Amino acid sequence: MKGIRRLAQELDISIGTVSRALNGRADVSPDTRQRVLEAAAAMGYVPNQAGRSLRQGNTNAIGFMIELGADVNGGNDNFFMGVFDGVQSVLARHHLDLVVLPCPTGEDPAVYLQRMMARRLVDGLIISATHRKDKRIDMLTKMRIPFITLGRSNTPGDYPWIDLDFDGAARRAVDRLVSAGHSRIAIAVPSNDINLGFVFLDGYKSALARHGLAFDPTLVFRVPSSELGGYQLGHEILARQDRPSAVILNYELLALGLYRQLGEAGLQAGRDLAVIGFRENPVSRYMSPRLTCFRLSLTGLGAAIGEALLATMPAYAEAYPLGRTQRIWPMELVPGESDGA
Amino acid sequence: MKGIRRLAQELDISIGTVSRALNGRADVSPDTRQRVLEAAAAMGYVPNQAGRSLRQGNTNAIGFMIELGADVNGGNDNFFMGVFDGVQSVLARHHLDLVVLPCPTGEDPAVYLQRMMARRLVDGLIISATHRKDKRIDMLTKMRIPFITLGRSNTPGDYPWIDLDFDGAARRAVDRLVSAGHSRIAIAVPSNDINLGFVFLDGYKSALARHGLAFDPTLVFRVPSSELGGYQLGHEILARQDRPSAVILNYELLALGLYRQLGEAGLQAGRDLAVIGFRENPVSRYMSPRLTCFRLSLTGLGAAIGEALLATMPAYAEAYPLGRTQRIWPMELVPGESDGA
DNA sequence: CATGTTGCCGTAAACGTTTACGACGCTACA
DNA sequence: TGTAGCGTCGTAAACGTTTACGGCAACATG
Repeated sequence: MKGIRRLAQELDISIGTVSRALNGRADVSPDTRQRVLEAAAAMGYVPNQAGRSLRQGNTNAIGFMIELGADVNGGNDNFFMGVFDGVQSVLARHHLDLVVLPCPTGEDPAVYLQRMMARRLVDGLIISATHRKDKRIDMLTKMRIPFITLGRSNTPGDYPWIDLDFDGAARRAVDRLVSAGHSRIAIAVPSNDINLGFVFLDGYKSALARHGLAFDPTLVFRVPSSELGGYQLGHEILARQDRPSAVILNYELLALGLYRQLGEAGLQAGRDLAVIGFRENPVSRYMSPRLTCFRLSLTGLGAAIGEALLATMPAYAEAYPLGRTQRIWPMELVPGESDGA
Repeated sequence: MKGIRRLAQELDISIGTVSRALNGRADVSPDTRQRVLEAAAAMGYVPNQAGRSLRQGNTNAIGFMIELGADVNGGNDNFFMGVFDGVQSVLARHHLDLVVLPCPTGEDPAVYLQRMMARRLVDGLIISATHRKDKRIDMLTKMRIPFITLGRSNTPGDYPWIDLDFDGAARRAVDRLVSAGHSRIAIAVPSNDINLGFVFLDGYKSALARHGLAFDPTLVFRVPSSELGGYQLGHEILARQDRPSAVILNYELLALGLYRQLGEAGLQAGRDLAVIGFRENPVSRYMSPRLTCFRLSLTGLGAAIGEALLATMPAYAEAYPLGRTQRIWPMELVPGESDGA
């Protein structure tokens, strides 16, 4: 005899009453509820999730899908660790667990997602590293699975998302460089189809326009979001006759490779080339020269994601009355020495 | 009508036969098996995991527990991403899924683990960032849950683990520095109770002894495994009268803070202080000067972990006849300029 | 006193699988 | 011909929950 049945036998009451007592239902006397809870604690009883899932059709878990080979910030740094913390702080309020689903390098994220959803492992989903026209968004809306994306896509339709302020950051970086006297400002964007690169580029373009500067397509450098990508970026910049005097990076660790390439040519960031990176992380804070970049609250972002997801789930929506969210997460510029200011 | 029942009705056979056909059992004719498989594919049928789990008592999933606030390598870099890939490559052979369980910062890992196991979310478990006398090891052996730890602990008893070659790395670092003429060699170890620090320190001590050098406890610096920790380390080293001429780091990103501290004093790693770090990662490869450190195959490690775990699970053990494993994962020294050689 | 209401509890069905068991038809062999 | 064996399949129980439903006693209300 196991599970709730044993508990019921021990207390000499029916399993239905035990279940109701444990689930906080109204039609059970305070006295028996007390006894049930004590006995459950004493015997170390915890409900079997499989039985519960089968009956209720849900799992009390939320999934967070990441791409291991996505070549975007997060693959290489502490980004997700902070976000996970924030998400869990919200989920814990509802006794929901967070499980992280790592899509293997080389596997199609949409296929992986399909497999995971078929398993009915989670009730809702957070997906990150959104691509252009991300197929997963259509899949999830079609399957009517509650979800939110960390990162916009350019998929038409109204789906919930939260995204970092890529366009704002690009705009403010241009503003800062222009007011420091720069007029030839390059930009690095990812070489794959991650959507953030396009947002970043748009912010850059519109900022140039506002300053009356012409957009020069040859100043857009598409490189992998990695240290090696930064090294390649430096090579390409240095090889140019009409060298730009400043560059904006979509990914902070590009700066490492860039610094090295500059160093090998006897040059230095901040003095010979103004550099502004995207996101502050412990590494970008300790590079020399310190990278001028943008700071955000990772746990705050995670909490916002969690709340926005729950808002789309009928069972929890009443606590989060905002409904579906499309939200840009603010970032704060933290000055370093890399932009020469 | 849903699930297997619908499939059976469609084909006008019993649900038992459908289930046997799908699960590759012998007592079903090749003809009907063919029909069932085709119909399942056509209708997009996938078995409900809750029903299956309830009946079979397992989940077909493996958990990988990480600690978000563990302040150890992995919290800050690409370490786990590579390992996840390796683990999944093995699990995929058995139609097992990997779910990552992130223990929130500040929560007791043992309590978190207890909660997760009670949910019966996974059949087996990989735990990382093992502490001294890690309580989770006793818990899991007592609960008879198959597991393996990434990292030794000093818990007595025979449990399966795989660990990086911390002692070997410390030993070889000392060897290298001694043969370059250093005799006052400092070491940085974590300030918390992560077990790897003790293994690292032991390797360092025994290597000193083999070279006939006295162990000086004041040359052991306990600092957090972070960039800031490296900065503090640099401060402490520079403040000493009898300054060591070399230092070995248990965590590669300590070098960033250390470099900065040295730079602020007009000094440089490799010239004024020999530095050897622990693990190669993209960041340590692009620091200036490049860090002399130790390289390992992350996916290879992950695959070894996956195989070692499956070897402990009765349902899969026959494919992995080695049984329980206690294994040290080899690392290769990659020379940089930071040690002045 | 008759009737309705309320509080509490037991009964049993249902969720979607897997699998032990038995049944059936056929072949093979004594 | 009788029977044993084999290949194939259907039946039904079981996994551990939740919950709709009804029942029973106690109490209130007319």
